[in-house]
Order: sequence, then structure tokens, then C-alpha cells
Amino acid sequence: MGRKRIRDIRNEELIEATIVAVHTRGYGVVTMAEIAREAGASAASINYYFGSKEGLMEATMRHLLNKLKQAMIRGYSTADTPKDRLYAVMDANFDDDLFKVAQCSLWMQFWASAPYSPRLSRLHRINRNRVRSHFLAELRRLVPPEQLETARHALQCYMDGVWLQAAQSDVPLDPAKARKAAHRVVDLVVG
Amino acid sequence: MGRKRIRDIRNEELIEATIVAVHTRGYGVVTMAEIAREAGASAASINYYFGSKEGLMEATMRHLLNKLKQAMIRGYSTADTPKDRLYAVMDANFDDDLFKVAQCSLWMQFWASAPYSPRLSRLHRINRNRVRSHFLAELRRLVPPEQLETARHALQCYMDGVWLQAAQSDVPLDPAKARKAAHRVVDLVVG
DNA sequence: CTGAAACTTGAATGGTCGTTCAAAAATTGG
DNA sequence: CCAATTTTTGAACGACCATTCAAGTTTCAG
Repeated sequence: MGRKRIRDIRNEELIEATIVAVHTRGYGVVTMAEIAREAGASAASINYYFGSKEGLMEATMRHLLNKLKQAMIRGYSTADTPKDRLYAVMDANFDDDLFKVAQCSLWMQFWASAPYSPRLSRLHRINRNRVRSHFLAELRRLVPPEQLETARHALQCYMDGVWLQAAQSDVPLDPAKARKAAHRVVDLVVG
Repeated sequence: MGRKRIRDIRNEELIEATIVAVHTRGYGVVTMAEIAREAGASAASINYYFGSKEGLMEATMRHLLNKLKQAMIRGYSTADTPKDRLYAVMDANFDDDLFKVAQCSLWMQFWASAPYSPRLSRLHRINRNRVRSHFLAELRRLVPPEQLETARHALQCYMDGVWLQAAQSDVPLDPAKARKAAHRVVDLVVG
């Protein structure tokens, strides 16, 4: 079973290299050779592990989505009131581990190309629905029914917009500040 | 001077074809041949008019940015109060001519690739700054100074987020509905 | 230690695509 | 109608790249 170990280590290394390489070169133009160089490996070995470039991209996206999921679970575990849980959903998206330029950049680029890849658009849809239902679950207890959809829409769009701008930043991000700003927006929306 | 005319007509046709082709195939993978087929021309003639693929993309982006600018000027001309002008800034982005899936899709894809093209990132920066200063000019008269930046940030991120989601839609958009929703969000933010 | 399984890679392959160019076609001014 | 200019395009070029493969190297269970 020690045989399994190496595969996992390599996977992680290659995915990290992918995040860096895609951020610096762009999703559309990054080459297998560049990713390989970033990882200190060869293009051929990436195919050995992920089968194809698309497989690598999908795995990288899964990796990020999983990070987000974990951050959300982590936040939920210490939130008691509906409003705290609403904060937690926001905070998960601006977690220290997630809210970095390279990762936001990657996210946005996957986003932009999701409509053209069934595998990516599936991941995208699943994630969006999860976030949506988390928002709805908490908002239901905080705003009257007729405002529910408006509030959810405003918050979810706001969140997407913040990521979008973050991806364009040429200076390191400040996750704590982003969380503060998000809380203020939440307060604005749920009163 | 009749000599100039054909060039303008062709330019417009080729840009329209680019919007459609990029939307259906994706910015990263669309080929000159596909755009040419969409326009009923040859790939060579596109290079004749725009010099290169990047030139075509920049021209297409300029075309969209100009549409947005015109819509904003149009809106401003009939708005009297600060709040009406704030609505107008929003409405310009959700104008009937602009808020279509293909154009939102294109917008997002240009956005995603702007950081890797000096020419595109310049356009992007200019547009962002224009929107920002319009927001600030009106908000200054509507919210206390200490809330100014929060309000601008919330509205601008919301707007970006709406476009981002619109780009993913698989059904035609409803600009009037989007404007209504945006107005509700504005009301939420400026009280 | 040994052999098999896991891993790695350089080189070759096959294909794609942006761009160029020369020549043809269309347009226009005189 | 003529010649000059503009416009169009098919074909060719050259570069690039994901993927494959055969031949190596490393790892490890027995």
C-alpha cells in the first residue's frame, strides 16, 4: 500500500504547480511544458498521472472546490445563530487559504471556460448550487419571504464580484479585510 | 472618400461575427477560421483589416466598451437627482443592447485574459476607473463619507457579479428585470 | 538480493493554427 | 473603358503543442 503514497504526493505537487502556472501564464495559453517546469517534472509524467491536460485542469478545480467545502464546514462548526452561519458562508469564500490572487485568478479562468467543457461546467454547477442553498437556508430565518430572493441574489453576486476583482489585483490580498467588508455588506442586506 | 466606407462596414461585420464566435466556441479556443466562417469571409481578410488576432480582439473589446459608454451618456442625460443618476449608471450596464448572454460571455472572457495582454488590460483599467468614479460622484451625495467606500465597493462588486452569472446563463436574459433587481440593491445600500 | 511494479522522460508524432504572400477579383476615379 | 487601387482568398509556411511510446530508472515486497 506504500505504493499509493507517491501518487498522492505527486498529484498534490502537480496541482500546486498548475495553480501557479495558470495564474502566471493564463489558462488559455499555458502549456503542459510550462506546468511541468514549474513542478520540476516532465510533461509526459503529468499525462501519466492525469491522463490529459483537461484531466489535470479538472483535478485542479476539484482541489480548489474541496478547499472551499472544507472551509465552509469549518466555519459552520463554530457558528450558532443564523446570522453567524451567514457570516460563515461568506468567510469561507474569503478564507486565508483561498482568498489569494493566484487562486482567485484560477477560479475566474475556470469560470470563464466552464461553459465550453462539460466536466468543468458540472463542477461549477454543483458548487454554485451548494453556495446558493447555504445562503437560502440562513436567509430564510433572517428576512421576510418576499425579500429572500433579492437578498440571496445580492449577496451571491457581491461575492462573485469580489473574487473577480481580486483576480485582477497586482498586490497581495487581505482576507481579513475582505471578511470585514463582506460582513458590512451582509449587515446592509439583512438589516 | 468612398474608399473609407467599405472598411468601416467590414469592420463592423467582422466584430459582430467575433462576438458570436467567441461566445459559442470560447475565447481561448476560437480560431480565425471559425470567426471568418461566421462572417462569411476568409481568415486572411481578417488579418488584412485587423492585422492580427489580437488586433481583432482589441477592436471587439473597444466596440463593447464604446456601447457601454454611449449607454451611460444616454442614461445621464435624463437623470436629474443623484439617486436617478446612480440608477442610470446601473441601468447602463443592464441596457437592452448590452445585457445579452453573448456579450456578457465575451466580456467575462476578455476580463479573464486581460491580465495577460497589455492592450486588453489597459482597456479594462480605463473602463473600471470610469465606472468607479461615476459611482463615487453620485454616492458622495447620498451616503455619509465613512460609508462611501463600502457602498461603492458593494455596488460595483454586485454589478460585476451579475454579469458573471449572466455569462453562464443558458436562457435569454431579461434586462428590464435585471435593472429592477439592481434598483432594489441600490435602495438597500443607500437606504 | 531480485524481480516486478511503479515511475520518469526524451524524442517522435500528428495535428492545429496564425500569419504571409502572390495572384485573382472587385471597385473606383478619370 | 482603362488603369490604379482596394479587397479577397487559397495555398503554403513555420511554429507550437498535447499526447504517445519505448526505453530507461527507482522503489519495494518477498
